[in-house]
Amino acid sequence: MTAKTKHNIVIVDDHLLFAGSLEKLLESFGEFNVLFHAKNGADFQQKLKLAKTQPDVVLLDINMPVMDGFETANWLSSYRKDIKVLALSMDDDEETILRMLRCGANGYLLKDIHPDKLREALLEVINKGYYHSEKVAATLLQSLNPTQEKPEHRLKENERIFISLACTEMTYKEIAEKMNLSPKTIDGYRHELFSRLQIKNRVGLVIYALKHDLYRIQ
Amino acid sequence: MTAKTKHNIVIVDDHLLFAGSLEKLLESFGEFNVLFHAKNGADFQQKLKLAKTQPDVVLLDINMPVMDGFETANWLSSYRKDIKVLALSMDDDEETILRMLRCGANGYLLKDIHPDKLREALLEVINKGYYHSEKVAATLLQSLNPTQEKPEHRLKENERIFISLACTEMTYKEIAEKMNLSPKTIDGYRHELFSRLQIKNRVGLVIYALKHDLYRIQ
DNA sequence: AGAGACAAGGGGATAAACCCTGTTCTTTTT
DNA sequence: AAAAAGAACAGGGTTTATCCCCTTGTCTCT
Repeated sequence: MTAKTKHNIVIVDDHLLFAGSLEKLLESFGEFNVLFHAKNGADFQQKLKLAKTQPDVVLLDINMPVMDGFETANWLSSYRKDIKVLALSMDDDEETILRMLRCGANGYLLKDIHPDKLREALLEVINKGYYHSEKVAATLLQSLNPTQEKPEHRLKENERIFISLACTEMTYKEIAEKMNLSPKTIDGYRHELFSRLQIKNRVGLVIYALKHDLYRIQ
Repeated sequence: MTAKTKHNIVIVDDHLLFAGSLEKLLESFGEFNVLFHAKNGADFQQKLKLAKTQPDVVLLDINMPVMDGFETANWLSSYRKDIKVLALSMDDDEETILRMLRCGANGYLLKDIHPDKLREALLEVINKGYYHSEKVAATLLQSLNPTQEKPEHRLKENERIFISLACTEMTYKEIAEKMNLSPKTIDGYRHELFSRLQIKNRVGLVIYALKHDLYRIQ
């Protein structure tokens, strides 16, 4: 197989070591060519616009700083529909998978799969346009693709700030002071978020924040 | 370089894709030989005992199910002091680094480093016995190596169970019911943990749990 | 017999959670 | 241009949960 007929891949992952290793793995398969790496969505946008050759598939990590996988997939699916997105993540929960597919990803791969599965997934995404693992039914993909992210989960800036502060040991009173708002306003934020996100208490809010990467441990 | 003179490496990581990719990267360096993979500490223990050839270095992931990197390093440092441990993690916080070094790791690598750094780190661990990155001073390593894990952070089984339940939306009363204990006993657990782990409230406990992988999102 | 752990209790202060009401604003409708 | 609707912010009051004292009984171990 000559370089011309090889499939062009781009890797977007903030872990350089993983990205570099993955490139070696892809090379070892013999039928893929890695065009470039990017360390987040914003970096990818820049490099893609400057690139002479366009990729066939983007291997996209979900958890990244600056611009995460969800945003990046959302952007790419409106920017160039022909470039396929294969999401890479350690999360196997339905919510994350669905969210990624809603953002326009053509496939979803867990990082704990066997390397051979990656080759299989890449070829299937290139040939069929999507990859359905055991976990993700193709029908599910069809029905959810048009709809974008849940509107009730769209957060305002102050809500994001409040949520991340709620993930600390601060009391609501202290959070109110920090945000220069009345404790009663914070009480309103809390109540509003509890009902919108369907959670029952502050622990639920912390878990939600961590699930959706609104707060990061350490 | 013949196979005999190559350095033997073992990769312990629950992400098969990463482990497999990493192997290709190590092979591409030409001076390393990957003996086997393990998907967690327990798996590693088994395979190590059965292995004909002993590794020079173990590349050890920290976040793993069943038996994590801390436990594994702790075990290996008492089982075979001559096998070097190079910890691999995405966490760059001091607490995690120090904890890992206290558990007997000979070096600590972040997953977002450049692949060439891995080669450098491996060779240094093999030749010098340790690897000091920019973040970890060699002196720090020296002073902390003999001491094992903080005894006050060693948790009893019921404490672990309580902590993971405290990461849900359950009230303490509900947790007490689930554990077949009086709410007052739970109150005792809570108070004891707050002072031992130096945290102020339930959110602090949730954050601690997530930091130390006592509870996993999703 | 005393030390140390574990489980459980009483009582009380503070924080969290849930009501419902009211004031400014801006935006939308008529 | 006036009226209606919808936000963001803030208040009063109440219940429940959390958090923090300090004390007691019951085991086990040495």
